[in-house]
Amino acid sequence: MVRIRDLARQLDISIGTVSRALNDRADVNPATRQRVREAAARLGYSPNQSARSLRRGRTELVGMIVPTGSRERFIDAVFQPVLDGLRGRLGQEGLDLAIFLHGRDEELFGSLKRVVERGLVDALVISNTLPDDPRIDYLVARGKPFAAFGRTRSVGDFAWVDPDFEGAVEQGVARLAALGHRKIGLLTSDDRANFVDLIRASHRRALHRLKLPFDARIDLTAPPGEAGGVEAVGALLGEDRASAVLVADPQHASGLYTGLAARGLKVGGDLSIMGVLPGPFIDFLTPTLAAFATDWTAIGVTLAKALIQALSGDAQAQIRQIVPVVYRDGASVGVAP
Amino acid sequence: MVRIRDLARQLDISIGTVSRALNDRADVNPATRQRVREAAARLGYSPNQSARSLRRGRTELVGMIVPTGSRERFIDAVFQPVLDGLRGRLGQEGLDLAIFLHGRDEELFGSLKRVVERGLVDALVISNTLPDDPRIDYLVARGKPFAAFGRTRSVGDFAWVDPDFEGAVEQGVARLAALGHRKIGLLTSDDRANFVDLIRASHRRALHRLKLPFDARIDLTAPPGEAGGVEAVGALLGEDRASAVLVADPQHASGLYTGLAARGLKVGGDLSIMGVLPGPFIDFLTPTLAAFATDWTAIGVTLAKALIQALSGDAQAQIRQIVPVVYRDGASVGVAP
DNA sequence: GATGCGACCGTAAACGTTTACGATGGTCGC
DNA sequence: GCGACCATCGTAAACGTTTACGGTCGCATC
Repeated sequence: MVRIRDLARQLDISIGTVSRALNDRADVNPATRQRVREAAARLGYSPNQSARSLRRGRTELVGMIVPTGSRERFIDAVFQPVLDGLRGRLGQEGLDLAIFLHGRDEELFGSLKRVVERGLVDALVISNTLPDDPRIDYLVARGKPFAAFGRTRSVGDFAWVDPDFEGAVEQGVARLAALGHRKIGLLTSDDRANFVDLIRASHRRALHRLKLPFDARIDLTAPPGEAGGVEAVGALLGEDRASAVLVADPQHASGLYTGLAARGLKVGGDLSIMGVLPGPFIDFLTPTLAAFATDWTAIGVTLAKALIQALSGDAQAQIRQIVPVVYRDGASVGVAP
Repeated sequence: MVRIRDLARQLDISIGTVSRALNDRADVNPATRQRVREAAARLGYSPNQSARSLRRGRTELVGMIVPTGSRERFIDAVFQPVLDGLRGRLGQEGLDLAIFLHGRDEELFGSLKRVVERGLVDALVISNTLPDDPRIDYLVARGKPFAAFGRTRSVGDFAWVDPDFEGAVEQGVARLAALGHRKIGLLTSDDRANFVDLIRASHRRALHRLKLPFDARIDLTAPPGEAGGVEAVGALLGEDRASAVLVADPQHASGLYTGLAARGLKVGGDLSIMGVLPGPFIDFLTPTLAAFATDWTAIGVTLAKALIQALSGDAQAQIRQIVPVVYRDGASVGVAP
């Protein structure tokens, strides 16, 4: 490992000057700066991050803690482009994005506290926000800069970005109603996430506005994963059954497909299915799933902007953005039978 | 931020003792240790990672650099369980796993060098190994501990883990041959990755062993992604056409499905399709894709073990493991027409 | 009671940077 | 020829830990 001291000795110059030269500070001779740059490149020197962080009090690292596990696949669905947008924008600012994984066994909150307290990162992105999220309270109390991918009930003084779930649900219900559907169900996963609450409330509101019937039997909940979707078919096909259903979890849609097929029923005919959230594999469903899409990359970029703002101390104009969704038609919806 | 100094002052004790107490060193009074522990918990103290790393010369962090981008989806397919196994085993050793993303625009090698030279991590996992991989030469030359997910042509002195691609291809060819197929094609993506070479060589070898005809027209290559699969249908259905095809890229399989459907042909009837690598979304294909599976989590665990060995300086018994694959039948293969 | 020993703790150096501050030398204006 | 000023650089402190080393104290041993 080549240190700044080696570089200084090699050039017969003080380490202070070397440091200033490499950090583009003003009071250093252009010729010297050039020599230092060349020597650094030649010897393959880069400053030790630990030492630099210790001295400067910042790590130039933005952290994100994502759940993992063989079953959890959340990172595929939407995270990939979000992360890409985030990374790209942060990179422009000289910040790196580090992702820390945490297993289902450990508690998410503990991992987060550890990362924060050890000073591993300058700022954080949190996702899968809960209606009342202890992480947010903690970060706010500690004054640690962060941005949330998802809203919470308690709207504190922090930046967040979230897709327009309400708009998607309302538009979805309206579209289905226009096709003649009157019993429009909703299938959500029994997740504590905030967006599930949002979707359920929007569903109820949309039905009410269109004077469509609502009862608890069409506001369905199932465990996450494809199995949950299969299981939900029974409930959907009870008496006085729904003719259309909005699905929050993309994997549920797949389950519904198989569940219906097992009973010899037709997707888009016997039951219209519309996705609220897009997943990557919905492209592989036949018939194609009608669903809403949004610009995940832009969400990542916005999150990055919020973080940069927070890190520069610009707390006056917190970014709080609801990102629009657009409808993508598919053969999984049809006119009411 | 509460520092060790605050803790020492609070307890009226020297910082050296506090540090020893928290690091479970021998020469500290059990009663004192207890007091320190309690005070640390009460004040929410954890040692600053930068300072500790600087002093100790290690960061307790294992890094992995994965490509990202809106199109790249490699992280879904197999990475998730691998990462999970890796993280779990590393955690037992007190090591954290940090994932750094790098865009397609930047060069992977540069990102890696930056991470290594800045001393961000103690060890690395590299994946998507190329036949001749500059990263490996670099890491070996620098003496930086690492483990590779994937083999390379130049078998240097480093640990690696890789699924048994050869076994999968040979078994796949044999199974297809047993169903009466004589023209058994192969579709790979035009990727420079090492496993593509392995698969292509195995394919040729397996055909030769079974005295089945081989020519360049059934050793097909297409750009990655579903579109590549669609595109490949034309080549597969030329004169003297193949009746079965092995597919290395799971997304290609999906493309073949749609390509065949567009021509009114039947998967498993007109063309048998067998996957070499599993992808997460192959569950959503109909008919179900016959493919090989392997224990990705175990691969992650093995990688972790290799790293732990490397970090402890145990270089005598490098882990080099080919992980077996098992066949999962599916309706995408049938008897030869 | 001197000696030795072990348990426990304090002191201070070190890790590699950054940066405030002061020193040096040269140039310019008068 | 002298003071002022500027450009450039060196010096040294500081960031928060860990840890080698030595010191103190109490106790047992002779």
